[in-house]
Parts: sequence; structure tokens; C-alpha cells
Amino acid sequence: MNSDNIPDIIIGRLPIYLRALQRMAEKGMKTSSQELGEHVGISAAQIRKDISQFGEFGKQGTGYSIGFLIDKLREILKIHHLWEVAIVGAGDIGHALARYQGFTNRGFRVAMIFDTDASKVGEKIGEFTIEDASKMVERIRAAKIKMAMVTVPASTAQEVTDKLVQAGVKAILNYAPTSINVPNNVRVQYIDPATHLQRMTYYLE
Amino acid sequence: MNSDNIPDIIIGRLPIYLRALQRMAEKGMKTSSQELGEHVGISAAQIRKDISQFGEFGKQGTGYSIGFLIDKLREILKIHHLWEVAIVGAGDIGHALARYQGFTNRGFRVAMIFDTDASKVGEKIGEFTIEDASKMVERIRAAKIKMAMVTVPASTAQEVTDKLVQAGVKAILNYAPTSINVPNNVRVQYIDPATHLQRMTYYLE
DNA sequence: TAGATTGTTAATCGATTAACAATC
DNA sequence: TAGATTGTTAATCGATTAACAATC
Repeated sequence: MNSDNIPDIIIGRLPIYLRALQRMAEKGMKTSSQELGEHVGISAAQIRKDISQFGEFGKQGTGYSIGFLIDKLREILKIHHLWEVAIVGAGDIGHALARYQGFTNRGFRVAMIFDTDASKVGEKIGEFTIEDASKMVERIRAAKIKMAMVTVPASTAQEVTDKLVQAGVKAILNYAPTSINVPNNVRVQYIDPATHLQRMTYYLE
Repeated sequence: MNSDNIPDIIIGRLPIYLRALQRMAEKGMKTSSQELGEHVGISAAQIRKDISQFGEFGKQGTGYSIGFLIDKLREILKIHHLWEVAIVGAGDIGHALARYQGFTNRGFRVAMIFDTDASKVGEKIGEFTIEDASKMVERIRAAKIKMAMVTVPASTAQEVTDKLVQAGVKAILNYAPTSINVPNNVRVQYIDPATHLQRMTYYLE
């Protein structure tokens, strides 16, 4: 188990492997780097190299046990327990995330949702009640929540980010269409449909 | 204008630059690779190198005109005109995307939305009426739509993808939590919140 | 002019691929 | 045993950075 400074680009592929393996698990017990590669569109050599950073999880001649590899990946990614996540911003996207069924079996649980809009505070979204953003820092800190999804307008994203950092959040999934600045012990991932679409139009026509 | 085979990783950064520049435009006329780099968290050298792939858009001593650079980036990314996009899947995410206000001034317009569920077909989402997915290939082909956002369950994502390809779609933004396979003249981008969160948990604790 | 910043080169750094011995 | 597939090495390929002449 060689954990010394794995490149981030490898870490980024592990969830892709895991997702594919979980779908493949329904159909069989074993797989190979070749087969997994066909599912995810990555070369077999790279998959073997990536996985081998963390241990010898396969067997020559027979490949990988899907169940075993899933367990190992979940362990490596630290999603063998459930992470609580806060949502900031109860607009359409915040609502969709609060109701999203895809989190629980993948390591996450939405724990609370905040908005600044007084007319929304108190409103129910499924099991959740929208809470007042002015209580956010206190609430997140008390619950020791380390992850948040930001679904506020670009204009307030930095301000919200600063508060999350202050509350002890270490990983932010930012849906606001803007870059945000964080201390370097905090991770950020971006989801912005327009940016993703713009990345493809270059190749069209 | 040196358009011969620009690395995709550079193309991927251009929308990030553009997004930052559009926010910076509200505050001033000029910028530098240094300043832009601070906004987006990328080194000044890399920004200059990326931009210089497409022409000499800056001036020594004074930097870049924000307006001019925005125009150039929009042109390079081919978003100086509006792209029509189809949505497949009228669940929570499909609804949120249909109502999303962030597309129009960034080069995109939602044109139609489909679902297989007969009880949803005919339902209104703002200006849109949910259409029957059985008419999808025909409708998309007739409208010459080249981009689509897929917000169906993982189990039907490949099937939907095959139909979109058949309809002439060349770029897919996939919200379904699964890899999809497409011919190599079709581009895919993935948005999966659980995958994005899993990419950060490795670094926590 | 003096200061600032580009565009570009060369050097460095990092990631991917191909190949194959080991071995199940 | 024969066939298959891993883990790993070395070679290749590609991306980033540092530095600086050119010039606004």
C-alpha cells in the first residue's frame, strides 16, 4: 500500500472505475483491465497502472474480483462510511440535489440545506426543512460537516465559500458559474453546464 | 491563427477563462495574464501560452483588452452564435435545466425536452412542453440539433445515447451516473455529483 | 524613458503507452 | 500444460514552468 503522493489525476479516475464496477457487479464476479477499460473508455495499461498504485488487487491470468476491487476503491476514496453534505442555496438545483436519490449508496447523505431568502426558510423539501443561512456557520460547525454543495448565484458564491471555510468545510462542489478562491487545504470541484457545453462546441461543425 | 490540433486540455481551460473574463468585464477594460490567473487559479505563464495558440491578442506592457479577448474566445469556442440543446429526461434535473437562466448569454438555448413517461408528456415547464421520447430522433433530426443533455437513469442512458447519435447529435452532456459509449466523432462531458464528491473525499481527514 | 507584460523558447516535469516476465 | 492477464519497467509522449528578448 503505497500511499505516498498519488497524482490527483489518478484519484480523479478512481470514482469512474468504481461507478463502472458497481454497474458491472450486477452481471458478474470478475473483470479484467481490458473489460473495465472498454466500459470507461480508458486503456487497460492505464487502469492497471492506476490500480497498482494502491496494492496488488488482481491475479495474473484471471483479472480482478469485482467485489474486492469495489471494496478497495471505496476504502481508498474513504467512502466506506457516509459523508454528510450541506447544500447552500435552495433554488431549482438545490431542490434537485436535496431530492437526488443517487447519493446514499455512493457514500454521501444530504444533511441540511440553507437559503438566505426569508420566504423560503422553513419550507420543506422532502425530509428537509430549509434553514436560515445566517445560522449556517454555527450549524455546520456543530455538526462537523466537511463537505458542501454551493448552488447560489455567481455573485454570492465567494461570500458563501468564505463562510463554509470558516465553518470548517474542506471540500466544496460548486454549481455557481464562477471560480472561487479557497485556502489550499480546501478542495473544490466545479459543475457548470454552460462551461461543459462550451468545452464541446469547439469541435462541432 | 494556428488552429492545427490544439490539445483538448487547452480547449477545456478556455471556457474557464471566458467565464472569469465576463465577470471581470463588469469592473474594468483591461487585464493581464497575472490578474486573470489569480481569478481562476492558473499560472500566468500557462494562460499566456494557452491564449497564444490562437493569435497575438495581448500587448506588451499593457496586457489584454477584456472585451477583445472575450470576443476572440467566443469565436474560438464557436459560441458567437446560439446553439440549440435538447434535454432528455424530465425529472428533477431535467426540470432544473429547462428553467436554468444561465444558458442564453453563454451561447446556448434549450429547444426541446423529452421523456418516456406518458404521464409527463404534455406537461409544461415554463415555455416548454414535455414531448414524447418516441418522437425524439425525428424531432431532433428535423431541427438539426447537435447538442443534448441526458438526465435519464443510468439504466437507460446508453439506449438514449444511441438514439441521440442516430439523430445526428454530436455533443452530449451526460448527467446519468454511468459512462456511455459513442462513436469518436461525438463528444461527451460528464456531470455526476457523487463522482465529483468522491474525487475530494480522498483528501479529507 | 522606465516599468510592465506579452509571446515564445528551452528546460523540466509528469503522464501515458508498449512490452514482457511473472504467474495464476 | 496452454492461455490469459497482472504488475512493472523503460520509452515515449505531452504539458507546465521559468526565463527573457521584444515592445508597448
